[in-house]
Formats: sequence, C-alpha cells, structure tokens
Amino acid sequence: MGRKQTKSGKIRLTEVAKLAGVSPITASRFFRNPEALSESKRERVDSAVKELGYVPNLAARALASHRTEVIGVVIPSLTNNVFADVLRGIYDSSEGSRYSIQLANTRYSILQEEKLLRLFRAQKPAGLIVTGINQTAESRTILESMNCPVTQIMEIGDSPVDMMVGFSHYDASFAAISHILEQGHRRIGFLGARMDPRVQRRFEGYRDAMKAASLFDPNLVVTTSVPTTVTLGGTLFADLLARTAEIDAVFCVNDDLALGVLFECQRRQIAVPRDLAIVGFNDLEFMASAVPSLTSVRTNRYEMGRHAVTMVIDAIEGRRPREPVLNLGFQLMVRESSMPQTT
Amino acid sequence: MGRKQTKSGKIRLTEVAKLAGVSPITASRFFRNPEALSESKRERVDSAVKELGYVPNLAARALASHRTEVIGVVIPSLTNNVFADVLRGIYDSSEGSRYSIQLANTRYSILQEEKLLRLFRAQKPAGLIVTGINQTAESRTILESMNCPVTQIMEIGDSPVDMMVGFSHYDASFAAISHILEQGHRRIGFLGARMDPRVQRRFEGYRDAMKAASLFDPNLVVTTSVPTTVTLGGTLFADLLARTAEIDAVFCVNDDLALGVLFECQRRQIAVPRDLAIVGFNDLEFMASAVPSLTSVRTNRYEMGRHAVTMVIDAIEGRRPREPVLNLGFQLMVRESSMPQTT
DNA sequence: CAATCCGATGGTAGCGCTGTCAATAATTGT
DNA sequence: ACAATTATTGACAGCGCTACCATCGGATTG
Repeated sequence: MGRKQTKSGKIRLTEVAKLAGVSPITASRFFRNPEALSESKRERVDSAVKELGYVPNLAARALASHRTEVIGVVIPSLTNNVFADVLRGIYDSSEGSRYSIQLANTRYSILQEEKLLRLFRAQKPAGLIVTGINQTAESRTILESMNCPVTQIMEIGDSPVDMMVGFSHYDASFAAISHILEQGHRRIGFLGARMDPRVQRRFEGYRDAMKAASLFDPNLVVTTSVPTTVTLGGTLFADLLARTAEIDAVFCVNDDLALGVLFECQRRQIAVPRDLAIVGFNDLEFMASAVPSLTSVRTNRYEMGRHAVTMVIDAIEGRRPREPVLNLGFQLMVRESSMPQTT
Repeated sequence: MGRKQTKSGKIRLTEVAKLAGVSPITASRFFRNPEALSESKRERVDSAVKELGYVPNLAARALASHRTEVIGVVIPSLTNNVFADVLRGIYDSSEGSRYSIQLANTRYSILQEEKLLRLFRAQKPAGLIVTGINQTAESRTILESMNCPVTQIMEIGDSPVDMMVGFSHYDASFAAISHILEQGHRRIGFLGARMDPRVQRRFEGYRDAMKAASLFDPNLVVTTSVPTTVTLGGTLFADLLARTAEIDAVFCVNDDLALGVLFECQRRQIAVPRDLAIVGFNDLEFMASAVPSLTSVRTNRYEMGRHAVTMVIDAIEGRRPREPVLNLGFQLMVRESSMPQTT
C-alpha cells in the first residue's frame, strides 16, 4: 500500500502531481482517462500515487465534475429473500468498479418511491436501478429527467424507461399452472399475499391458464394484502379449504406460502402430493429439501442483480446495449409435490 | 414542494440567502444549527428554501466541512436472513435523519473487512456500524483512527472499540442446552455450519453446558465451514447419525439447519419430539408454524439495527450513552419440538 | 514546405458550501 | 449609566478537484 502519509498531512492530487513531475490536471486524467496519458507519464503518476498512498477525495471530485459515482438502487423490501439475492448480485458486481451502491427501500409504497426518486435526483447519481415497471406517472417523469442510465429490474414489459432486466411473471405463472393441469388436476387453488404488481401478474397467468382450460373459479382464489409469511400460507390454505372442499392442487405466489401450505397439510393429515399438489414460486433453497420436495419456479435473481449493474455501468460509460430489454427467463423445477405419487 | 426551479437554473444557497435577505452563511446555519438563528430570520430562510425548492449540494457540503453525512455499515452477508432484519432496523431508523447508509459486505472475510474499513476511512463517514467483535488488530486500528462513533453489533463483549449492541451468544446457547437437558435428554448433538465467531461462541455455550452435566462427547459435534442451507441441515444430521446412533436431541446453530433436520427426520420416519428433540437458533418466522413447531432462541435483530443507528447518531451529535454496551438479550421460545410429547 | 490536424499537456477559474474569526446588536449586572 | 457579556450575523478564504480552453510539438497531407 506504499508509505502512509506521514506528519506532512494531507496528500492531495497536487502532491502526487508534484512527485510525478506533471501538472495536477494530468494527474487527474490518470484516474479518469488513463489512455490519454503517454506511457511514461502514466507510469510516473501511478508510482507517485502508490508512493504517497493517495486516495481521491470523492466530494471534491463530485463537486467539480457535477457527477457522483453512485448507483442508486430502489427496492420494495429488505426482508424478502428474493431481494437479498438480487442485492447480492448488485453488490458483487459493483465491487471492483469505481461505483458505489446507494440503497433505498420503498416498503412497497409507490409514494415512498416517488419521494426516494426525488431524493436521488438531488444527488445526481451516475445510474439508477429500480424495481418493477409500475412506477407512478410522476416517478416516470422524475426518472426520465434524471439524465442517467436507468435499469428496471424484476420484470419486463413494453416501454422501458431506459433498460430492463427481468422475466415475465405472467409466463412463469402460466407455465406453472399448465404443468399442474398436465398432471390431471382440475381444481387448482391460488394463494396470494401482498398483491404487489408482480404478484398481480402471476395471478393473471393463473387466471388465463385456468380460463383456457375452462376451469377458472373465483372461489379458488384466496388473496390478502398482508405481507407474506410461512404461517400465512397455512392460514390462506385453511381459508381456501373452508370455502371449497374439493381442491386438487394449490399454486402459491411464493415459496413461503407453499411451505406454510405443506405444514398445514401435515397438520391436517392431507397427503402431498396424493391428496394435494403444491407449487410455489421463486425456488428458494429449502424447496428442494422439504418432504416431499416442493415444485417451484426458479428465477434468476442473482443474475438479475449482476446484469442490472453491468448494464447501468456500461451505459454510463457509453456502451449502450443493442437490446434495452433483457429477459432472463425462468425454469419450472418439478419436484415431488406436483408429481404423480410414487411409492 | 414549492415552485420548481424554472429556466433560471441552479438554486444555490446564495439564491436562498438573497431571497431571504440574509447572508449565505446565515442561510447555511439554518440547516446546520437552526437554533442559532433568530426566529424571524429562521422563518425567512425557511420560506425561501420552500419557495425556491432548494436542495443542498451534499458534495459541496462534504468538501467544505471535511465531513459526510454517511453512516457506514459493514456486515458479513447479504443473504443471511438474520442480517435482513438488522438492516431493516438500520434503514428504518436512519430514515428521517439527515444521515444516509452506506452498506458494505465482507462475505465473512476479515481481510475483506480490513479493505472495506480502509475504504470507509477514506470517505470520512460520520459514523460506522460493524458486525461482531472479532476484528483483526489492523481493523481495530483503522476503526480507532477513524475519529467517528463506531458501534459493534450482533454480539457483546469486553473492550468495545466504542459502543456495542447485541447479546451473548454463549449465554443464549447455554440456556438452550440447559432447557434441552431439563427435558431429560442426555445425548444432544451439535450441528454447526459456517463457523463464524458468533457460531463459535454458540458452540462454547453448548460445550460448557454439556461439560457441566458431564455429557460432552466430541462425537456429538458435527460442523462444517460451508455456508448454511436447509439441505445442509439434513446432511449434517445424517453425518451425526452415521457417527452415533444414540441421539436424544439436536441443537442447531441456526434455524435453517433445524428445518433441514426436521425434514430429514420426516424422511427417516424419526418422530419429533418423541424420538428426537430439535432446537434451532434465531427464531425465524417459519419455526412457529413447522409441524411440529420448532423451539428456537429469539434474538432481537430488528431492534439491534435500530439501536445501532440511534446510538451512532446520538454519539455523532454529542449525546454519548452512559453505558457503551447495550445487551438486548434473547428469549428461549419453547415449542413442540423440544417439549414432552403430547397426544 | 506551408497548412492542417492530432495527441499530449498545462493554466485558469471555479464547483457550492462552511470554518474561522471578526463585527455588530442585544442583554445583563452593579 | 456604562462596561462586560452574550446572542446574532457577516466577510473572507478556501476545501480538492475537474471543465474548459489554450498550447505546443510533431505527424500528415497535397
């Protein structure tokens, strides 16, 4: 790391420049555009930086350049496992770049989102990653006025603000229901909690797949605006059973609910999959090791985070993608809970 | 929000001051120390700010004041549910304050931690929150040279760098084992994954409780450095069974492992709690709704996050706590998995 | 060989705010 | 009533960096 700054005090770019025998502005260019320097100067500055242990003052840089090296990330929840994976992808791929991540949590409130976006605008971020495609008109206006690359994540749709990485929740849900139907089930319940826009789209996939088979029945649908928990899965399932006794299968909008349903089945001695098939969504890790193992829809959350950051950074640096919308797809992970019963 | 800045361009503090009929420095003080202004000026500046929709330039502020309004947070994992709760507490209580959170992830590497702390030091944060008490000597030196309040979270110990919020993993674990022993179990297995310092301390609590009862046996201990998953819980349990057939109970260092053990028991037709008691750690939400419901040690993670931020902000603003170490304790949540069998 | 262009470098002038300290006004004590 | 004290306020001078434009050889061109 080179010799630490001694009593002399602050190491500024000027000091580096002096030691390297160049002008401060040349030293500055060393950081921002090293290719513009001649080989010799580049090396001289480089060794001066190391020698002095120089660390750039980000505030000064931001003030002078009217830009920051911050990528804002707006997500609706910190607790939801789904976002943990996305965040990991985001932090992993921001590491090693010059950009730092600034996280903000809307708690599923679009008004809070507006407020946060306004805050971000004031800080002039280099780029922005926002969750979903259902911003308010005002939020969209803010995003468009930001003058920086924006990536919407978690889902895809027409009319991106700028770029998008995600997958179709509708298609994923439709595929899951098709699979359940193929197993011969007719009465497929739908369990939904916190009906945010993406969950809403999963419902639409369910509804359309059921309607296509002429099997849609509103009595099969149980939803709530309450946030998801495992316990809630059991509760919703109990509600469903209370409403209609004949149930072949249950599609849960996420894996926590599915696990809750499994536990409730165990409590009620309902054999899975013999008496009831269960399918979840997201494919959290525990789904594979439950007994019976639980079918789910795998989504590429970590990759979503990684791509979002890469796309934003590329765009900041002028490398715009050919296609602004990146569909990461999904995979149906068929497991025991929805398979023809074995043994 | 007042009239937006029109074509006129940038709204600087100078513009606000002009409109309010005061000097720029007075307007500046309006933000940093409003009580120092006379009632009348304060109102005049306040309405000028609203009138113009003024937003302070944080970079300029940081450059001039040699400080930022950033609280750095260093955690070892983004995926671990435990930290999700802590983070929620942190973000919740930083909201509404002037401070913003800068998150960094060490991935359980103490070298990475050193590197991140060095990075933070360069940015002169207003305060810092770091996980655990096992920093390297170098990390401690960096922390001490930071010249800002530091709170260590997740556990407590002697010799805080500055402040601490957490609980004793040793005591919590000891209490859990004592409870299992009280149920009459003698052969209590220990299952541990990713043996980070806090998990290590849980092991020590287990070991000492077992030794006190003259029941400690190294064959009962199965650990790995692999990160925790539910599936891993099953695997470790299988390993334990392969090693010693006689097992009364299993203590898992976290709830994911405990759930994995439960699933493995279901696979092997081992009745819980009749044939085996299971106790986890953290008390994640699903523990209460598993079948049978699973005993765990509840920790106050959200509160830990909240307190950490509050303590740091208070310290930044000169309100130092009387006691630098805050013990948030734990509660043993006794459930079916460790109770005398019913029915 | 002058005209042109280009890559590499430097000088000047702030970016928008606050630390420091001095200056002024208001208040108090004796 | 007058000095001493305490609240308010302001002037000045940067903080450390980069945008912008100017400069200056040297390569390219017809």
